[in-house]
Amino acid sequence: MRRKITLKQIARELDVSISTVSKALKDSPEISEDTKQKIQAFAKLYNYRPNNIALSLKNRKTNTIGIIIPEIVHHFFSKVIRGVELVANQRGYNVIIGLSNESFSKEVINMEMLANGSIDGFIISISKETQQLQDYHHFNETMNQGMPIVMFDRVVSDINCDKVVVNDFNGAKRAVEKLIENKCENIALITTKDYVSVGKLRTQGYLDALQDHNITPEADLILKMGDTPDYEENLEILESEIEQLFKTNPKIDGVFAVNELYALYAMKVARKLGLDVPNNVQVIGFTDGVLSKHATPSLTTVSQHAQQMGEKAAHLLIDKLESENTDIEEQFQTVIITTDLVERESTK
Amino acid sequence: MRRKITLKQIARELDVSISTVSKALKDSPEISEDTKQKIQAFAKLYNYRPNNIALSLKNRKTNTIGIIIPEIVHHFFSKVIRGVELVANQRGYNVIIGLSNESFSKEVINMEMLANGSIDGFIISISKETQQLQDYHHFNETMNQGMPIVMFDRVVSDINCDKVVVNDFNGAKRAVEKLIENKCENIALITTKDYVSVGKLRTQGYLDALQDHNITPEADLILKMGDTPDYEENLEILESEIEQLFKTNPKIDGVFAVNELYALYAMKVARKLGLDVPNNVQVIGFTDGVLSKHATPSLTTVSQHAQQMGEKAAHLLIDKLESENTDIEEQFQTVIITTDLVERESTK
DNA sequence: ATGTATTACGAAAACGTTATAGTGTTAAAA
DNA sequence: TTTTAACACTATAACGTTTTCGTAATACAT
Repeated sequence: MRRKITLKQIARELDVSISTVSKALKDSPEISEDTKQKIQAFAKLYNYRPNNIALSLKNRKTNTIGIIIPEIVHHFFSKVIRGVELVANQRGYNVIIGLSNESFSKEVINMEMLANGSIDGFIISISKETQQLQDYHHFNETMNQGMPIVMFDRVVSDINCDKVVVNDFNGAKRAVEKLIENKCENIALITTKDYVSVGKLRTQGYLDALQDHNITPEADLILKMGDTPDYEENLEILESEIEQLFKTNPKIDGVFAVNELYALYAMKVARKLGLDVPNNVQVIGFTDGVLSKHATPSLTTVSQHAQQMGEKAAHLLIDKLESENTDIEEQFQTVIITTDLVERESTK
Repeated sequence: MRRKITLKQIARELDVSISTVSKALKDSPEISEDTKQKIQAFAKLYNYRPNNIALSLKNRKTNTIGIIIPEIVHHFFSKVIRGVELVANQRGYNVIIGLSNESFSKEVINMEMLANGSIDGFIISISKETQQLQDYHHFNETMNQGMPIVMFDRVVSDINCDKVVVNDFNGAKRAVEKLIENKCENIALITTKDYVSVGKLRTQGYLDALQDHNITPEADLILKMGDTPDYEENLEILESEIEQLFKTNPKIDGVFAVNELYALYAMKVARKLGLDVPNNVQVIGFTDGVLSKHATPSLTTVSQHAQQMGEKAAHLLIDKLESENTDIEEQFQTVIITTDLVERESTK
């Protein structure tokens, strides 16, 4: 078990200076062909690779990007990571992950842990708790130190940085319009509390679609769920609330849900109540995950193109990292990824 | 936008030496109280944090572990990552991810990219292609350089390293026994080609359970699927093959599938053919993912405790990293995580 | 007055690189 | 013969730490 070989060791072994070895391995014209060949052969034999950490220190550049997300066991976020990793690798970067677990303090700690030189920049989707507390000092501090941030999906408008978002409003609106086109007359909405920015935007899309078609929204048809991590008891609450919704409003013939779990449970409840999807009730969800795809009937959803979001975020970040840092031109862009309505069996 | 402050800058500013600053910040008794207070106050004001990269270089220790997995958009793997990240963070480590995407070369490249000083050790689940090619040189080389590896789930028995595996054989056997207890007499198996180690082991568990109960396995009841990434066309093939299986064997009253997707499609097909789950056919899958949990009826599955696997793997690795490297005592352990049968609606 | 501790700091090396600026030798040009 | 240029290297600084060793200055004991 020999340690990795270094320039110094090669130099000592071949009785030349470290500089000579370094240059020889870079095929510098300063070094004679003979010496170069000797050194290169030796380096190859011992499988020399420059030490990344030393390079990072020297160049003040780690070629690593940090991604902070609320949760990894989540189809959407893991797809984003895949996109980030793909682009990062293509462009010679590594990806280091930090999970906030929807907690503000873990988000802060994780960022501090990485901001001390470990990475060149961040890609972030903020935690629910951060959204609630609206405490964004850690983002500002990070950026003040010259470390760029790209936010995606759950962004904060007060912070000036590059962003990649999905058009939640439009996506939701389009989905509801689809239900209207399909002759639904009483469309329920299953959404989250308003502090979740995306939930709020999707709710607005729902309302706007109704308004455009001169349908007056009914408060009764709108169900706002509290925080719903995927625990058994919460699922039961979810199910019973939806059941309540259906029972008090038997006229419901369409449901738009702001995520796929809600949509799935809407279908579950409908079936339980003897309603056929899509003949009696049509359902559309948000987020194109596995559940929607493999459900029976499969769910029509608004696809967010998570991987594409990740790719775009990575490109934005790396572009910024590699641009000649002319400081003054601090111009940030917000890229909007358009959603697609993926029609499946839960709509006609 | 000021860069992060360094010891040198503090030293220059306060007109002391770098060593003094360093010691003062470490509360060394060598430094007078006065000076310490002055320096600490200054450092706090400018939010000084030691540069991680410099520390890594000095200590030849990055406090970062690399995790290489075939795919991240996968419930099992993302849960493992969550476990790894949890433990790593607790113990002061960061996690950097590499995706092999089931490709041998990407696995090798990713490992090489990280092995050059970026990380202290690896946690790996090998790609399908690597399993097929049986080329393990990159593992050996990495370990020869003194970098420890912990393998999980898809391990290779020829390599001497710490491992965390699930008892695939027992888990499968237990599942099939459950079906037998529940009076199933013609139990079908939906599995993968044999080169996938876990598929093979689960198949053996199936066979062993039958044998124990004096049931002669019928080749007709065993369906071996080729590689099935989650693409539309493959799903169709999957569905039609399963349909074929049911049609040629109408006596089937139980199905054991080596993953949840197969199990889900078995239920789909059964319903399509007018069979009720669990009354006519009982189904058990492997891997406790979202699909099983939210399917209708929900799927009885063999839970692998993915997060626990990740946690254990991280502990094993970090223990090794932090043990006094007495080289000689190269003792490796294989931790076996026991599976649980999670009973849901797809069995009686 | 001399020797010895103690206090409070600073210098320097080391981790592994790369890049800049020398340096000695030889060959060609003046 | 002297100057200049080319060649083939080497020395050194720097990236930001930590740590070992060294050293002034003061205090104390002899």
